Amino acid sequence: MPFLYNLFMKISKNDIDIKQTLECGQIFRYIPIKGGYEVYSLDKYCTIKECNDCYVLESDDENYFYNFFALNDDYNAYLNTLRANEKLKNCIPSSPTIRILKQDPFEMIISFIISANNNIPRIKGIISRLCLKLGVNAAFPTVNAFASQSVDFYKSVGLGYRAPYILDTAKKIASGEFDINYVYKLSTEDAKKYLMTLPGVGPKVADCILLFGYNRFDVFPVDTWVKKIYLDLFNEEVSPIKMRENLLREFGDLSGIAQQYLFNAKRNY
DNA sequence: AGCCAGGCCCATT
DNA sequence: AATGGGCATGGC
Repeated sequence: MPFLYNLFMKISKNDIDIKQTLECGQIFRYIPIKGGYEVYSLDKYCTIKECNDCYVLESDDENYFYNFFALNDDYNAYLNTLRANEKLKNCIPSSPTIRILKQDPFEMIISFIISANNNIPRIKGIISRLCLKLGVNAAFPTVNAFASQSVDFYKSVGLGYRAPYILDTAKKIASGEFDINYVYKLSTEDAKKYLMTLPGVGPKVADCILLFGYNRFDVFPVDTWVKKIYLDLFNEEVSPIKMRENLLREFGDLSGIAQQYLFNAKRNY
């Protein structure tokens, strides 16, 4: 067991609420521990614990997690803009609480294919088993590790009818037929269409991948929770497609952030 | 026991 | 373009 010099970093509680940021459904690889959380991303790991007026972040790659938690971004500016919106004013706090994490695109593609018509505790369990069985030191598995499995393997970890989606998507990426980096070059609209060529990726999952994996805020994932929220906000019954159009028009380039605050407010009542 | 979950695919219209 | 049924699994 090599000895590691633990580095640590203090983060102000005014800049982020770790509990809300981790528990709002954008990440599935975190574990509550005494006084904080363990957080995993790709092959990296940190602990983040609460102290009196701050959090203490410990990792062997603290710079990765400083960026991961989006602490370089000016969320006060985002919140000021959103706070001016009538429909949001009750959901926007006085200082940044939730931040959109900067996660890995491939990890998001796999994770949100799994998320479809599924519940969060079970999603976390499936992803955890995949990391334990396919990942090096329980890291998030590589594309090739995913692509070299069988449908039956994926069924054995609980993926059900999503098993072929995961395998076929991994194969498309591993073969180069789908280029994860090409997404960066596309407009959000074109990127969404491109992502939807992957098996198991529909409109909602594509929006989540763009929001959490590519940091595109001009998306609005419409899921079962948003469908409940929408009626409260607009007081009209429309199709999910119309919902997304209207929500994007309402919240513009900050839709993804608005969605996350709304999602969080609704789930916590 | 039965409903539901951060929906997608596919067949019909 | 838009709708509707079917779907594996297990948390609650």
